[in-house]
Amino acid sequence: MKISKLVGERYKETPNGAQLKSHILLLRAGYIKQVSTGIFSMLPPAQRVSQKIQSIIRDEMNKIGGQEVLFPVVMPRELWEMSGRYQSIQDELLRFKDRNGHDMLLGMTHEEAAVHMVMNTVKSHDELPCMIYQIQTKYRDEARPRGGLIRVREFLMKDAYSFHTSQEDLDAYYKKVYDAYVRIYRRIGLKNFISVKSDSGIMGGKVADEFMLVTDSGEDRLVLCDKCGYKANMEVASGRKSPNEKEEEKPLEEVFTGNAKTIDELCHYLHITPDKTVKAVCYETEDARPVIAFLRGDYEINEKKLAKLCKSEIKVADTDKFDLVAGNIGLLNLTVQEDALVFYDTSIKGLENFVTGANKADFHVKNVCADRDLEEVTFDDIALVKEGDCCPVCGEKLTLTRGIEIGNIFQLGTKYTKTMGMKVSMPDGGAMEPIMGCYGIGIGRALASIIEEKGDSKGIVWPMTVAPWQVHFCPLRLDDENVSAVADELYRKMQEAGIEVLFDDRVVSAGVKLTDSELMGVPIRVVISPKTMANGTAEVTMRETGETNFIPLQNLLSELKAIIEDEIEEINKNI
RNA sequence: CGAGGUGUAGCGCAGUUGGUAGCGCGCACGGUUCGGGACCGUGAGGCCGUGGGUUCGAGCCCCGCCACCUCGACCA
Repeated sequence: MKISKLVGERYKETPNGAQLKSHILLLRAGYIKQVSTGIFSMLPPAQRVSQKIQSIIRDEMNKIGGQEVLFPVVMPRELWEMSGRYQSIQDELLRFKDRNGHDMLLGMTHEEAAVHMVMNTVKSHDELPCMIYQIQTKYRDEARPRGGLIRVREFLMKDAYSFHTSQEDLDAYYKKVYDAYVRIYRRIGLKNFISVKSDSGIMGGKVADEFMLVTDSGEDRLVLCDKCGYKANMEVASGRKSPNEKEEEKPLEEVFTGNAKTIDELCHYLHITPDKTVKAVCYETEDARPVIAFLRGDYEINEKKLAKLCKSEIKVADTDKFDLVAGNIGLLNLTVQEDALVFYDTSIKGLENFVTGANKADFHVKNVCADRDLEEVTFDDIALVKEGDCCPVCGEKLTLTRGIEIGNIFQLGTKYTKTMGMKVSMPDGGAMEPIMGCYGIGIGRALASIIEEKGDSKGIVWPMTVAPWQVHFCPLRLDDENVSAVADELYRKMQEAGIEVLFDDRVVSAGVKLTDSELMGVPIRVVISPKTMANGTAEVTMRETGETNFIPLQNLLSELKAIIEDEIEEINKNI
């Protein structure tokens, strides 16, 4: 490819609005162009990377027996009514009418289509297990797209669906997919990724894992133990709190605290620290029952866990609504309506001489002792893990970090086969609804994640396995006839040798060519100029390390091929 | 959906008390340069997001709408 003909341009300045490294670099280097919020076009270099990622994914899916298929983007309402999701999914599912007024939708995931494809097609246990997958556009009407390709509305995704006649069979296959995913991420050049147990949601089956790229720029919060390997999404993570110190119990005392309502204000007013206070948070359930949760002042509530205990979706409630005194809610003498749900976090257990609201305006109670003053209370784990908490498995200090979700695998169970009525006949003459697994990887997000992990201050750094081109050929002084002639010949030879080469054929200054090549991130840069030609060499620089060698021109092709092979081998050696 | 913000040339931005628009980069042409975003000259490119209003006159003031950005809520 000649860069003079390459569609797209490169920018010096950070585009307005882009914050995330991958977003900035993809825009600056001419890989993507935004069409609308969360909707992007992929320019030629991005499309080339995308296709390489896809072919690695295809290879691994085929290796575990996957059969590639293609589901439609547009589906009729009826198909999604069979699973109940036409109703249960809200605004994220984009609905519209066709010319006949028929209700249609844009696929955001394809469980229904997958079951539709195999039901009455795969009829016998003999044909299971089977796995079908596709690489195709999804549309999710995200409330808030962000971060360039990290969170978008329209995106390319590999999604796979497997069908099994027993849980054991699914378990075994699930493990195979897990291993394939690890190989995929390694092959596209990622290093700093992990899997975490995740919340399968109210709808899903029992087992779910998320693959995460560990990075500060991620939007998911992760809890890790460096010692025993405990890994969890913040939503499901538990932390062992440091035990509350034993103190001499002091008598209860009601104190005037005036306008001190928040934990900060209270601590400032009474000269205490948040870990010697207990606060209340107030929610309501779907059927409007009040939910009050108490936790130590230095902890925050884990709404997902609280919702699970309530067996209902919950939303933050106005304290007035339930006749509670905002800012002065406390553990003692709390009067609530009969159907109220009250929970106590484990951080309160054994806590002594703490301050809590007096359940009347302007007053708090001092010297409350959990063991002495609370009666028949059970403690639940409802606080978010915080810095300093310890591993629930081994007790070591936990590490809090962030991650980008780059893939997930789910055991779906029979939710879809049951609701849609798919059965296969069994050896005993009966029939059963197959047990399903589903497995997804977002292509664009994977592409952006590679940049998040490897990009540097100069630009993108592509691993050889996914690079849009293997060699960025930058002849300097193309106005010089000798350079121009040799450049044309080398370009032709590289192409003939099967090297994927981007040829900077512009007559521009060295700085322009070199900075562009660094920005675009092609792994090997080859420079020739009157200087190098004087001693018959080409300058070969590795983008990632900056390492430079001068290679005699007659060896250039074989050297380049060797470097390319070495790089690919290095990436693939651990898979 | 809640809060805040921004819309002026391909990109990044300026535009004073209201008087019909500029700068840098990029682009085109000519010339001088040439291994780290060179320089000189010439030129093209704008319905100032959009609809209304105020005014002799609106990029600027007022109202509506739209688009986009950030934080939050949401996220099979």
